Amino acid sequence: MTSTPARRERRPQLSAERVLEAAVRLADEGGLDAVSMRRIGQELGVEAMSLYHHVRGKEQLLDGMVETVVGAMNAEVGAVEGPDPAEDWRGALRSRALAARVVMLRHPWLPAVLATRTTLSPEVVRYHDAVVGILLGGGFDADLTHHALHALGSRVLGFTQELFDPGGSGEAEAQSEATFAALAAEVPHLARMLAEVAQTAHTDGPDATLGWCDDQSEFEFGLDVVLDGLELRRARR
Amino acid sequence: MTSTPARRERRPQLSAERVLEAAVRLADEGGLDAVSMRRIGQELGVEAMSLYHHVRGKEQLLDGMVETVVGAMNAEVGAVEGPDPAEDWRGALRSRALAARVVMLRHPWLPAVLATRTTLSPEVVRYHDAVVGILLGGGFDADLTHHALHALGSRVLGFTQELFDPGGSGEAEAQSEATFAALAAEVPHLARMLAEVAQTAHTDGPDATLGWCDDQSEFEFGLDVVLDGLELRRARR
DNA sequence: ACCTGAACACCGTTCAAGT
DNA sequence: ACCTGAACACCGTTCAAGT
Repeated sequence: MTSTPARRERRPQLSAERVLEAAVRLADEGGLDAVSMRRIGQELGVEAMSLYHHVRGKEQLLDGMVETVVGAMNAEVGAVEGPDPAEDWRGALRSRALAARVVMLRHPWLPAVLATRTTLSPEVVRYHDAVVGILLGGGFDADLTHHALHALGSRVLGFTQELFDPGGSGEAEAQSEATFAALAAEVPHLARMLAEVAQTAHTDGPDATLGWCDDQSEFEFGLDVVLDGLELRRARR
Repeated sequence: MTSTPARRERRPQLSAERVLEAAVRLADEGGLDAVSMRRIGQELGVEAMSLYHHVRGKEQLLDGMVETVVGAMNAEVGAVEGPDPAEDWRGALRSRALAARVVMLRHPWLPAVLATRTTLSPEVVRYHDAVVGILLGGGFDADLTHHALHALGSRVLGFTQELFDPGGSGEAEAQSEATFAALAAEVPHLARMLAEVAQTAHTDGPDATLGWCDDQSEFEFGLDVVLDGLELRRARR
């Protein structure tokens, strides 16, 4: 009945998109370390070496993963109906960054990969084109728009480099608590801050020390700080 | 004459510090890819497996590299005489971030490594203790200080995630120019911005497209934007 | 206590060979 | 044109053995 090989029935056919999809899925599920040529091949029912017909190598694969994810950002963020930049550039940019963040949160490996890229991502350029459109439309001149792009940095893509984040692992969180406890006497200002914050907030119990930060609201706070600083400069011109 | 083995004369003796020093040196010179247990061993005239007596493994080695570099930051930044926080918290924080940046620029791999850390770095905690001291001393309450820490993010350590940066390699820069040129028609806002910026600035010649950004002044601009936004909130309380 | 050598289980990548 | 198998030059790490 089936004269075609079984494999060709199950596996539609290899392509760059399918390779990148598999790589992104592996990274989402198992972190960046789970992304190897051999494992991607395995995932697709194919020998690792077959991938090289669709992707130049590991570095280009990582570039492609960024393209895939930021491409998704462009699609989803573009569909969000924000305010008219001419009336409310701040709101337009804010809703954009928050929408991008939703996509980013599905791919927590993105910041780390972006930090190692040396090539320019076309999708990131496209993303910034829309940002520039909002700024120019909102009354920024070209020069200030350019500076604003730098000042926003990765924030406009929905994330910032976290310095205190155990990354969701309970083990790492426990380690963080332990090292902080050992250091507490040495860092009086920080200890005082933490004590007072825990008191003020209705934080109950052991969460009061380190892992208690609400990432989403801290992200929004930081974004608003930058937006305020930019508005100050726009109004001054 | 020498009854002691030649190796022991040349090589003082292995220790965690010497291993980390060698790792940092390798990363500074050849990038993160140059850091392997085997190459560090080679650098120290020792078998790779000897390193495991002083360092738990690769992850702990990377943690240690962060400690080494941020430790140097703490030392150098602590020596800088900034303004009194009570009189000028902004200036105190600004000079701190700029001094940290000088150290960071010697170790361009730092942002990428920090992006992959899940453990809490004691030296980073110490660094932030001083930052908290400045903020509290400058009239921030504990809650706002906490938010400010998040808003500043890696900026207070002297860097931000760059999205457009070819990382100094001429090859990558050429690639970036090429992809941007191919995209130019597709990104009208960005193209317009670049054209006007090039015109305004006294930028001469081909530098006018992408690689022309002054990283240092863009960093300072972004830092000042955040500091302004924070001052706004401090004054409001 | 510290260092070594061989070995194991992985990598990314090349290349000649298959269909 | 696309996929494969074997091979190469690397990884990080374990472990038993040396001194």
